Amino acid sequence: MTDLMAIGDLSRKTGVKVPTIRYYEGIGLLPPPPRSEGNRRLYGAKAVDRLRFIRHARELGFEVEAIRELLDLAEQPQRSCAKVDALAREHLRSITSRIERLTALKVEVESMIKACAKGRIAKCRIIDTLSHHEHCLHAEH
Amino acid sequence: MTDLMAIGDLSRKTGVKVPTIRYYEGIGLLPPPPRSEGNRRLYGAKAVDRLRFIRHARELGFEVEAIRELLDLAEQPQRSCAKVDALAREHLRSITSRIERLTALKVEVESMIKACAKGRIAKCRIIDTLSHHEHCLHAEH
DNA sequence: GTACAATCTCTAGCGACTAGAGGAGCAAGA
DNA sequence: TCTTGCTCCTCTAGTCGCTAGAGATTGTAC
Repeated sequence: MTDLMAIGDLSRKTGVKVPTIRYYEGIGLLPPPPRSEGNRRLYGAKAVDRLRFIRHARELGFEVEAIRELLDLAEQPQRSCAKVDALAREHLRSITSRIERLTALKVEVESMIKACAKGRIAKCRIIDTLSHHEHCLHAEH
Repeated sequence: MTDLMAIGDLSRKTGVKVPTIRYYEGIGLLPPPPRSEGNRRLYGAKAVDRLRFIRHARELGFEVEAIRELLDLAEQPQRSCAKVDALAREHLRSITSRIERLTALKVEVESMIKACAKGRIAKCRIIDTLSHHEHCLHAEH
């Protein structure tokens, strides 16, 4: 029943690298597992689930602190999921604002590149734009 | 003519914080300036230009290593600006790919939030989605 | 003279890992 | 049984671009 696996197997099962698993244990995202006689970590099915949850949340861009809260909430099935919803919405806001900021940068960098006439650096519009902020499309950055 | 200023004045003129200026000197983006008798840094007009260039490039998201190259190129007016153009295009590619990645995340997180019925955590679709990657719209993350 | 502001150097911290050193354990083949 | 080679262990330090703080010195205004 209790078929325990080594850290390498857990790594292969979840796609999370071995040092990262140990790191997660160090920061308290994963509980310290039991050890073998030879002091090796032994993981069961629960660890697989928890680590997959962590990995997926990280892939979706959640920060470790948010994941810590989500894991905590996931263990209290009776509670309202309002907090979960709030965490997800907060994360969505952060993604959206990063996209907005990057899009503004993109426009600026594109216009800089378009202005480049491929001549000498002395007349390079890219260097010029970098030197003089006032040449920018938008001043707010 | 040679009206030199202290680091605080340079900071105010460029909008770059004092510790950041010292940091830039430490990593070689700014040359070590001359010092006063009391060992304080003294900056001239060239430092203002160079620091403004750095600041602007950072605001546009260029990495320090790229800025180092750009500064280097800016000092060789006779050279072709092909390299400058390449650096800017590379940066644009990185911005674009970050936007794409974030947009994919946004879609995923949005759909997760929409599925939430605001009930108990036991039935929370957000927790559920995080637990089971296969519930995702796209599997490639 | 005496506050107080500005500057100096140095070290450590952020987030989320990643890389490497140096050593021990373990399974399979000769 | 021995050896080879893989996996695992702990610990430290590095990544990037700063930022924060300690503790000392210098400059300035009253």
